[in-house]
Amino acid sequence: MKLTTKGRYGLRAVIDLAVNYENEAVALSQIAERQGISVNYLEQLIAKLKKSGIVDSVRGAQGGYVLAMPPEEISVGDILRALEGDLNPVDCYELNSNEPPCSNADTCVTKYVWKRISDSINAVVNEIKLSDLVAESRRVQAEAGSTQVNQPKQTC
Amino acid sequence: MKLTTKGRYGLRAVIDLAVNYENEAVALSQIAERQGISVNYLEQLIAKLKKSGIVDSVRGAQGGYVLAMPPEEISVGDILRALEGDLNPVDCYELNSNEPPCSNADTCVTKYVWKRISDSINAVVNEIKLSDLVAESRRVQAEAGSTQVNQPKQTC
DNA sequence: GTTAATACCGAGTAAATTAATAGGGATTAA
DNA sequence: TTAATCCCTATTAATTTACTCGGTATTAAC
Repeated sequence: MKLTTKGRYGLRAVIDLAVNYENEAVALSQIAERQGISVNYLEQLIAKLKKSGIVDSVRGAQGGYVLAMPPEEISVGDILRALEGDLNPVDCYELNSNEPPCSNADTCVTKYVWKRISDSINAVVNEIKLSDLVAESRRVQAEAGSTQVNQPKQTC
Repeated sequence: MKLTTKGRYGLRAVIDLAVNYENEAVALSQIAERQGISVNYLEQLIAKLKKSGIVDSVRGAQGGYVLAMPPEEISVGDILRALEGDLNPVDCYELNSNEPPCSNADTCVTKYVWKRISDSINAVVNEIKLSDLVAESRRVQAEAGSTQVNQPKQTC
């Protein structure tokens, strides 16, 4: 019941992009350095974000990535689903009709549990907008002030 | 962001135990057969449930397992945490102080996201009691009636 | 028009985790 | 005494994760 590094790194990358965006595209190498993630791996994550329409790319020298929408229109749910796939606790036809129907559907009672978990997760992440995290980031950065050291390695 | 078979099989096993409990211990072999899970694997799951005080065992011939408490006192959260470990979306000191503190904690903004997801998952599963699922199981079994076939293999 | 900086793409791989299987020991009702 | 059961640990196959690697395409700057 854990997110993978795709979701964790990818969300940090999008926040980084939003915070450091100033009319110009941000190169992946910059995000990678600030966040302590390899460029190659980050490429794979940002490809998913682009495919989902969350970021746009600018090719060529001085290129990079920009948000495809204002941060208040992007939810954490959009970002995490782009990176992780659906946020359901199980692969179940009742939650996602792409899954094969379950032979046991008639008498299955656990599906109600999975549905409620899925609904609650998605409700929470849909409610949190990227703009909320950007604002929070600016706040904590200001508080941390000049005493901060650069320690990009982190556990969460 | 998926539960493992431990959580899925284990929850089904506990529901089976509760539904089929009638003053006598239920042998693992019976649960295994009804649920289409191997006895050996089920042993590992039930060991976790016993360790967490959710079931008690009766050793020897005619032995088996019984719920350690009435079904209304056991939540799905208790069961899933016994089987899966914590239900947090990431390993983060802010959610579980057994984790190592994060070098980045001062300026981390994603931790608020993880906290809200964790809280919502745990709230939902703590609210659903085993007795609710037993009642639901009896209802759907009655509806399915005699037309049901035995198809223990299932995807969720 | 060359160069350097960038995005884009797919294949491969090592490590970790999951999902079992296997086999023997301990306990107890019949 | 036996058979049914729980109990415990080790091993293994399959899958997934978390990358790395090496190349191609595009474009701004010079």
